[in-house]
Amino acid sequence: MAKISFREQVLRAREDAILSSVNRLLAEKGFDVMTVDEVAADVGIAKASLYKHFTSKEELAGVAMIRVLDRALEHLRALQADSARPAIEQLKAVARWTMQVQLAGEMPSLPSQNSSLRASLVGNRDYMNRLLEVSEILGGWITAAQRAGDLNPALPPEVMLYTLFARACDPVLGVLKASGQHSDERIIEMLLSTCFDGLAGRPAAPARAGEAANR
Amino acid sequence: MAKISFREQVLRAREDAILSSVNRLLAEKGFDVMTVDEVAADVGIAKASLYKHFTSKEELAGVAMIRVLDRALEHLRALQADSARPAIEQLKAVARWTMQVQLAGEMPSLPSQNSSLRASLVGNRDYMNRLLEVSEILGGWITAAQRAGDLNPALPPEVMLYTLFARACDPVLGVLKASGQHSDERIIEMLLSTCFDGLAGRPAAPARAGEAANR
DNA sequence: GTCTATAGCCAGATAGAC
DNA sequence: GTCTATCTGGCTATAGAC
Repeated sequence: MAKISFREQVLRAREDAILSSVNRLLAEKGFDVMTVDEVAADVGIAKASLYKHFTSKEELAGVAMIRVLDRALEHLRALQADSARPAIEQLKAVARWTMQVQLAGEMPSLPSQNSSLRASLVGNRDYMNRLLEVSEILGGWITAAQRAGDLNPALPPEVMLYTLFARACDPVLGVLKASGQHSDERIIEMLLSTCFDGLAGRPAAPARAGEAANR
Repeated sequence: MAKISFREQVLRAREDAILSSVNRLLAEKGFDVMTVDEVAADVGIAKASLYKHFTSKEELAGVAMIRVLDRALEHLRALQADSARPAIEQLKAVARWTMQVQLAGEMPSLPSQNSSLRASLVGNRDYMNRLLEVSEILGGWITAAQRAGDLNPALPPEVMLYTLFARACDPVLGVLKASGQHSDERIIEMLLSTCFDGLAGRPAAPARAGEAANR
């Protein structure tokens, strides 16, 4: 029994290595450009071996996307534990975290409207359930922040939700990183500012001057 | 001579039809997913005929992208003619226009960092010159708006420039359009609001209440 | 479960008749 | 310049030995 458990551990470790490679390649090139040969080469195994673990390229990407959502949920639940923080701060913390993940090269880009990946994901219950769960947690914070006057009450919550998802994959991050002009922290603070306070940059609390815009 | 001119007109018309198809397909599926067969089928000619007009898929897309930039430049120059408008209004007008183009299904998505299209575009002088020209016009308005206090002076102008480019291809637009919950005009106004005033939605002029956020 | 080798398919690009 | 037919290469996925 111990031997089987050990073998299973090795198996898990290999699958985890595969998923890490897939995750990185999905972030770097996207599903359509990424090839299974690249994944195999990156992991250091033969392509045929990959297909013993996963039945298709779509499933491979799907499991990697699920793992990303699981990490997001883990982060969200850790934030939820600190229930004293105002909702707007929770949302900013989430946005900051997604940007950090993207700067680390581990945030897959949103599956474009027409990608073959999208069709397979919407039919993937494990994926959709997690996506729904993430959306519900964020949605709760969004409406709470609206009630508190920290988010624009004139905007439908879904619009804010979609915007937060989109900013997690914002190409501006990659361009700024590639320009090499700013530190990772500065990039994140600037994009957080444009996301929540806009290009106009009116600080969130009108009474106290210049806090959110230029830290 | 008249006959040659007529033939040239037909040629131009055909090439324009090709570019329109490419433009639409680039917006719909992106460069990597779009196939030359699709383009040929959409135009209604044989694939080999396409290659009499253009030497490669990359060139095909490049010429289509140049046409998009030419249209943008045309719009920008029309705006410049109205020099009385404050810079911030010029920028909002541009952003509104790019969103209209995107809703019309005619805005190609930004070539992703790794696409084979990107490499060919950076080596395309006709494309890069136009991109530079667009950037300079927008850059002038951005710094003017910063001096006028209408844009956050703490943000580098390039960050604003990249953000405006990214918002022209913002996937949030497509998602909202697909949801069918809002009119095109409402979608554009909401995204303009989140772009310039952020999710917090503090109006641009603190003294006059609720003007930009919820018109 | 790992490998090498290959099937099967579809893409971009070309040949050659008209 | 347009077409049909084809080449060439790269991709997903599988066969079959070990």
